[in-house]
Amino acid sequence: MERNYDYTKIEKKWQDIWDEKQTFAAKNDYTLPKFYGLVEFPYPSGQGLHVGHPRSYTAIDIVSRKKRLEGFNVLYPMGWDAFGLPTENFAIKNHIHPSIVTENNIKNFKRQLKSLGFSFDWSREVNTTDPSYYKWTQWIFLQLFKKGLAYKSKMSVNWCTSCKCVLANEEVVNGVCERCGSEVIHKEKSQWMLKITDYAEKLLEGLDTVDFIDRVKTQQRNWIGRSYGTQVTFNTNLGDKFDIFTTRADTLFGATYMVMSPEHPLISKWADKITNYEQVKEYQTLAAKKSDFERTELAKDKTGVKLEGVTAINPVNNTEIPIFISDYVLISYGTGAIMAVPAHDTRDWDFAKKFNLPIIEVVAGGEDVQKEAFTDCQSGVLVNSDFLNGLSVEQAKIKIQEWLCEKGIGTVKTNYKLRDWVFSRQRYWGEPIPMVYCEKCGWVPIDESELPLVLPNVDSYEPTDNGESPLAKMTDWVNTTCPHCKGPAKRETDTMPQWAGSSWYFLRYCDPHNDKELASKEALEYWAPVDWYNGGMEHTTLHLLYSRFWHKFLYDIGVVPNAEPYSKRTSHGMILGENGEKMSKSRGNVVNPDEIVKNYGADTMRVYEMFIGDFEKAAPWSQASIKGSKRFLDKVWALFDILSDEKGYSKELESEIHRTIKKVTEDIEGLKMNTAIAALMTLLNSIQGKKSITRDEYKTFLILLNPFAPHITEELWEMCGFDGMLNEAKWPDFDEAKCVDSTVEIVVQINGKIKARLNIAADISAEEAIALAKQQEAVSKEISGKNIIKELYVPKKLVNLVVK
RNA sequence: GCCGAUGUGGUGGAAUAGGCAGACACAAGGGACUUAAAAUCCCUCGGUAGCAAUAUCGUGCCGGUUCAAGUCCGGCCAUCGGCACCA
Repeated sequence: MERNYDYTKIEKKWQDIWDEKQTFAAKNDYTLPKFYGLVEFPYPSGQGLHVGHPRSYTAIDIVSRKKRLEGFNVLYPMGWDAFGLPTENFAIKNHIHPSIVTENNIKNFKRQLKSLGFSFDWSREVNTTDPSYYKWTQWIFLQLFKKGLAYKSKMSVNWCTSCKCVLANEEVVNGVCERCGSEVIHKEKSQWMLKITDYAEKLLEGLDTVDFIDRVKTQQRNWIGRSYGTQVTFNTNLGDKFDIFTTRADTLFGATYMVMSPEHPLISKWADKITNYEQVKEYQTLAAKKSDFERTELAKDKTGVKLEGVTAINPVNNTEIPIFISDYVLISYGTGAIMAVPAHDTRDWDFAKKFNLPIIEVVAGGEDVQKEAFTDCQSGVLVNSDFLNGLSVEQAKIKIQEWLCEKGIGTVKTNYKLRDWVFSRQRYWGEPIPMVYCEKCGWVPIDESELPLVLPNVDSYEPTDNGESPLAKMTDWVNTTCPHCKGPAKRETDTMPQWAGSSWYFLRYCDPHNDKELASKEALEYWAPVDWYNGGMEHTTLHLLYSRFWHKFLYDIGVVPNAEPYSKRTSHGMILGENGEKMSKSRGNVVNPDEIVKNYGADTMRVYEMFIGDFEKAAPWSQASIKGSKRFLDKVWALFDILSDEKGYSKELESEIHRTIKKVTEDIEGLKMNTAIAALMTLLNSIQGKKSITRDEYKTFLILLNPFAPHITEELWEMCGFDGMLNEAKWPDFDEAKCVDSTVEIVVQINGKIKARLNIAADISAEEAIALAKQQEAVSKEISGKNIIKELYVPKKLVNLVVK
């Protein structure tokens, strides 16, 4: 027999068989126990598959293959998140319709995925750009609109200067566009918004009910940013009242000035009362011009203007205090105005120092507040605060809140950092928003029977400089009749963001060909929720949050049976280039999966990517290390040469086999693929040492390895003449009692230092073990004439004698 | 600044109800086979001292708890990721 197996031939052979037999199609038998494994469907880019994709896909493929062998009805689907800018930009450059570009890219991706032997159910493939799919994306939008959760609003939005398109807050990273890295500026635009803020509390609470890795939960919690505080009403010398939000109502006596955001509506109302209004207006203009980038870069230096002629009255002591405007107060958070307590807030302290404002200590316990703000709320006692004096911060918060509520000038309030989701994009390649504007009736949804509202063909996909979608030029399409009054009306020309289609795709997989509903009730009740979802950390506050929001909404309107879409969420680390840097064309460190499949085979690629390191951590690619995985599979292949006719497990291997079954079974569930493979390698080394393998030993080994290396194991299974196909076999059981050897080696320590090794029966008593240990020559020598203070026996591990 | 994570050989990484640090690999060195190379097989492989048995140090740094600390506690340092004037 050949030493090295012909992976190219074997892999093709089994991929064809799986395809032909529909081996991995999920069954519609809803009486079976189910497992729904999910990975993020890719954006089919022109570059093809990245070696990072298979890391996630292989891991859940392994879990799915194991679950099938354990008797589960498994749904492991794949599809295409195909709307998006790169395709559109490619189409513009090369004058090809985006749908054709998409089709070609999908073809290439599909070929690559198939070449890696993933057990996807291809009969359930979905494509977000298919009208029969986005019909339901549009349908969900209409339901959101009907429930008042989609609204159009003119507001200042993030605008990417290069994409010529608005961005959601989640898409702005460090003041630049998440996708292209270009500058993001603010622009007043009328945009469709989704009220994700209505779900802030539910999105937070839901996190307590799901099994997501902690860093995902923490990041979502931080992003939603809940804080409990008090809303307090301040009066002014003009009699106009305004509200502020504070989490430190206990420091109210220390408020020495107020700050409003430059965009605060009261400022224009006070135009003729403010004596330095020109100066104020100038500051407002300046603040508006700043990009996000400048705002964050210049964050340290506080600027502002005092409103001359208007003062606020502190309700606790009726003191008149000045009002400033400054861009360190944001209009979009809280009430857009704050009370400033420089003694106990660093930002207020900086501002007070710059403008020479009084700093009054109201919480004692820190250093001199003239030198530094004292912000600790754990220690410290209230001073200079009348009826709050002597209380702790926590006590004072409660007391002042009661006092304010009683006077009717304060309420308990919860605020969130989360903002509503800007949902329109001024681009072509996205789902049309199914809304019509009528002069008489306002925004009117199109009738559900008219869905899908198909994206029309246009001559040019170029984004326009005036900030309109390319669809705006299609007057035939734009001009329509109002569904309500039948009068003339215009269609919405913006499209949905890339995140729309992916916000519910996992539901479609349950029933992908249904043209009556997004998925049938029965299908959803059986398959939902997703049992295990693996994906990238970069989607934590984007796709993962958005899809939870949509799902919760669909739950509220009775479309889906569960409040949370995913039971379990894990995340893989990135695969870096050989030099430890992120893989990118410009760094020239990109590895093409096709090359690896060609030179080493899909099974080696799969094993290598799982063996590369801790699944959750980033790991650099190593061309040299792949050889180790290839060698391992070559050795597994070579075991066939030493296959005996014997059945059962041999005596010398029995306990090791049981241990390996246990280890692999548990490690797969814990995503510790690297140690599962290491355990298989160790077992292989033991088998090689024995120079023969029984049929049952080989059988068990092949089943355990099958999820990792499905092709070679199927081939060997067939060569051995085992029953049926390996993918129909049963996952082996292990016997806990057989996992331990009857004798074990323990170490004997004296004062914690190893002095001897000893083979003893595993179930020996402590007394016997210690007695045996003392008989060891190296030990008796050490303890003779000394006092034994303490004797310890840790079963199956060690004996430690403490002597003096 | 806040939140989270990480720090172990030449490299990727194992090992936490505290119990033999370095599993499993890669690379490197030596040997076998070969005309030769590749492949394969065998041996060595944390530092220092020693021919060796062995001794001694060693899991970012400093301290503590313990018979015993990579693991627990306190205090630092460094790196990475997220958020960032959120009141």
